[in-house]
Amino acid sequence: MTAPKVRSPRKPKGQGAERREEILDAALKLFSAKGLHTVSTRQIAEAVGISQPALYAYFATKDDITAELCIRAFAILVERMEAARADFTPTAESFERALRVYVDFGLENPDAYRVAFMVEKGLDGTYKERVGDRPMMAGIGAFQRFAEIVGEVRDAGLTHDDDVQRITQTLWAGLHGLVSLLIARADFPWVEREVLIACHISLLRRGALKGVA
Amino acid sequence: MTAPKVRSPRKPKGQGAERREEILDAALKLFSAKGLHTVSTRQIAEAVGISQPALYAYFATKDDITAELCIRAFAILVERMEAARADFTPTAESFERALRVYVDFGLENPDAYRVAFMVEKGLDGTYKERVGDRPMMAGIGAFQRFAEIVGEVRDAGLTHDDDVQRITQTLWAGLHGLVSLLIARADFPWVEREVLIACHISLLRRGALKGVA
DNA sequence: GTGATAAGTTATCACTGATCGATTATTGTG
DNA sequence: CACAATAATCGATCAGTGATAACTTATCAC
Repeated sequence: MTAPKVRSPRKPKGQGAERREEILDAALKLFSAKGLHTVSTRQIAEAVGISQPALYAYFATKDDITAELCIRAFAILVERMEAARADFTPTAESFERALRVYVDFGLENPDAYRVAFMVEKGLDGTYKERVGDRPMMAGIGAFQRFAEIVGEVRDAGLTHDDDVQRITQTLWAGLHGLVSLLIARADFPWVEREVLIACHISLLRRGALKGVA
Repeated sequence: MTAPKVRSPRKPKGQGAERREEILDAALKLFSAKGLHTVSTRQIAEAVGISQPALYAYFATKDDITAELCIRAFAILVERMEAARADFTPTAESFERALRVYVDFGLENPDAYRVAFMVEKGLDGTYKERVGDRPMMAGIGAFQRFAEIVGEVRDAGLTHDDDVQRITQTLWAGLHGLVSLLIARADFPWVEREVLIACHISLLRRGALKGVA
């Protein structure tokens, strides 16, 4: 009953990067299935078909693996945000669609989202020292795209508040609250998810924009 | 330079509960100073002045310690919520004050808040199996008090939405977003904190209540 | 005093992330 | 084809983690 320990064949000389991708793939699958903390480096290595120390040829620490996954996911969010901005018009409907992009991304990439915004940092900055703030910077990149959209509705005179940073941070917090709770507390007796999301987004819209009841 | 290892004198026979309190006190301090994951059971034991296995006479697992801390903190929130409800009148001002109670509690008890709402659960329900959902139930207790307040403004005909559960969950998510981000990402270039909180709360109020601009 | 037992100990386990030094396998070059 | 260079990888091992088992010691009621 001992594990078969199927070893993946050694990579040709220049193809270490390929192994790196395999590690990221395996890690993402395991994290998604079992959660970040419960997955060990040995489990990841076995899934890839290499020894556990071999991981450290490609990543300095375990946290670096999660950080990399997170950065990649946020690159996708930035893309989506830019797409949302491309066909954005300063209307309530378009604004709600933009908010929805954020929510959908979070729910489709729960693990990346966790790493970027929900992983404990340690009050002494331990986490920061370990992985740097690259994952968060990636998240902020998306945040800035979002701020640009908010800027447009502000310039159109639709917002209650004039300060773009202020509105954006507030809206972001509002969106993050929903996403993070739906991820972290999936078994809470939530109202039907689609309804809740729609409800939440229109509440945020009403709170931020004036005129439209 | 080796640790002095000051041992606390053995407790008299019936006074084990007292040691339990000492453990909770020490754990709370350490968690607050260094973060949950970076504090080991050995560190807690040394702070108390007992051996590490002695902890297990009072708590079945490390998670049980954090869970207990969390439950106690939420008992305080319930108290505050009930106080807020006691002198609650269905007005915009009173409503905003109630929202503020939640935010203040979260920021004053960041560690309890983390344990209850931000700690990873493991997608297979691992966390639930370990500590039960008692901490979350404690949080929900507070949530229900909050729902009662929302019910009052609904009954006064002040809300856009009629469904109390729906509004409450939405508002809760909105509040949680701000609190959790301020806790987990304290070094983000936030707008001045007091301003942000005021802004956020009035956005939520505008989104939930009608009439008051 | 004498058991009973609460309170606490030491030793140890399986597991974690991480490091070291040695060992392959593949490669471009002579 | 042989060979040195080196990328890729492994086995052994380390300190630290949460947790358990078996044992000791202080305190209590009688």
